[in-house]
Formats: sequence, C-alpha cells, structure tokens
Amino acid sequence: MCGRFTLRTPPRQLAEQFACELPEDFPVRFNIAPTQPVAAIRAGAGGQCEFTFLRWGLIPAWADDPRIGARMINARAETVAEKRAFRAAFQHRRCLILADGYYEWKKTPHGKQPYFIRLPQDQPFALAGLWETWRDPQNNETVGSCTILTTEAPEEMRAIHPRVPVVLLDDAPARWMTMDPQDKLERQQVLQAVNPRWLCLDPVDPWVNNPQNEGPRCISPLASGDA
DNA sequence: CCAGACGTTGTT
DNA sequence: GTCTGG
DNA sequence: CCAGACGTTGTT
DNA sequence: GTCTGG
Repeated sequence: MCGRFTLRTPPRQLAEQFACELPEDFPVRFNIAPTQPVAAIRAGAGGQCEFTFLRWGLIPAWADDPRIGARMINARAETVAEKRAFRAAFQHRRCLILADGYYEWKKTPHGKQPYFIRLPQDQPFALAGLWETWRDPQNNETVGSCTILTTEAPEEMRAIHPRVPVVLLDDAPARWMTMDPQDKLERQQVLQAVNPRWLCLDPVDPWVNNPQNEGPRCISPLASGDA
C-alpha cells in the first residue's frame, strides 16, 4: 500500500517535469503522512492543469463527519470504479499526487523494517489519485481531499509488500487524467500501463534494499515528522 | 422497507 | 487488541 | 503508514 | 448520495 511518501524535489523542477505552474517554493517533505496536505495537480475549470494542496484521505461529498477520510487514504485500482466512496471521484475527479519516493514496511520476526522506494535517478513521479471537495455544514468551509490508488506489487517487490501505489511514469500521467472511465477496455489498458511492473522501477537495486544507505535521513528508524 | 455503511491492509 | 489522529 | 490512546465523574 | 444487509 502507500502510507508514507516523500517530496524533496524543488517546485521549479516539478513545474518543468509536469508542465504546470507551481508555487515558487514550499517545504521539502521527508515523511508525508495521512491527513497532511499533499501536492497535487488536477484539471482546472478550462481543462488546464491546476496545482493545489489536498488533504490526504478522501472525504466523500456525502460524509457527515470528515474523520471518515482517515480510512480512505488508499483505493484499490481493481475496484475503484465501483466502490461507493470513490466512484464519483474516479469518474470526474482524478489527479496526480506529486512524489519522489515512498515507504513500505516489511514485517520481520523482529518487527517492521521500512524500505524507501524511488526511481534509479531519484526523479519525481506522479501517483494516481482521486480528489473530492467536502463542505463543512458547520462553517460552510470546504476541504479538498484525496486518495492514492494501489495495485498488486510487481513480482520483484512482493518480498517487501504485496501492494504498491500506482506510479505514473512517462505519458501515463496525461493518460490517467484524460482516460474515459466509462470505457472499460481503456481503463484496463491504463491501469496496466501505469503498473510499475512495466516501468523502470528496479526494486532490487540498492535504492530499495539498503534503506540504511544513501536514503534520505528519515529512514531507519523513520524520523518522526518532516524535516 | 429502514438502518447503516461507504475503505485498505495483512497472512513468518 | 484496535481505533484515532497526524 | 506510525504513534498514541483506549474513560468517567464532577459543579471546591 | 447510493448500496447492502436485515
């Protein structure tokens, strides 16, 4: 699954890679946790990209208590089109969650060992996301929130964890944003195309297997809170 | 019909 | 053990 | 995901 | 809001 990730890349580089305007600067994040703001790109009114921060943990529009979002941090790619909590967002409100690494915890007889997973050159990437707007009936304020899709881990990663976030590389971000959810065939194609198994993520290189080495400083043990 | 959920993860 | 909050 | 809580009473 | 379970 995906319960923690990083975003250390400078906004200017993200803006370039995702061809979207971003704020000039925001803090480096080594340990993004559920309920915290995450950097996201979604389709704006005119269809152009729009950068925003969204609370991690999707709060469905019909929720009467925003705390339900804490249990909606991930959505299974296999079933997201049908689930009541996600269906509407899947059809109309997909987004890109900006990241450059994520953590998975492997259970061992001694406890849990965190692994840090990132691309070979440490490039940033997008995670497939859905977003919603929830209006607080108390004060009429709105909360934008999101969830991250997960899929079965590629064979090489199963020793660490059976499921991983859907990582969008190359042209997959654009396809994720524009795919027609009604078209089951195309949905199949996109979900397969964005599965890391077909991409260049190498889970058995030192990036993954030696979290003690070379990783950002929050690894092993994970630092509490961001840098 | 109403009431209550609406989700994911794990399995040395 | 299980749930909540971050 | 992890860390931390997990409960009630009261009105000196 | 919409679906499931009783």
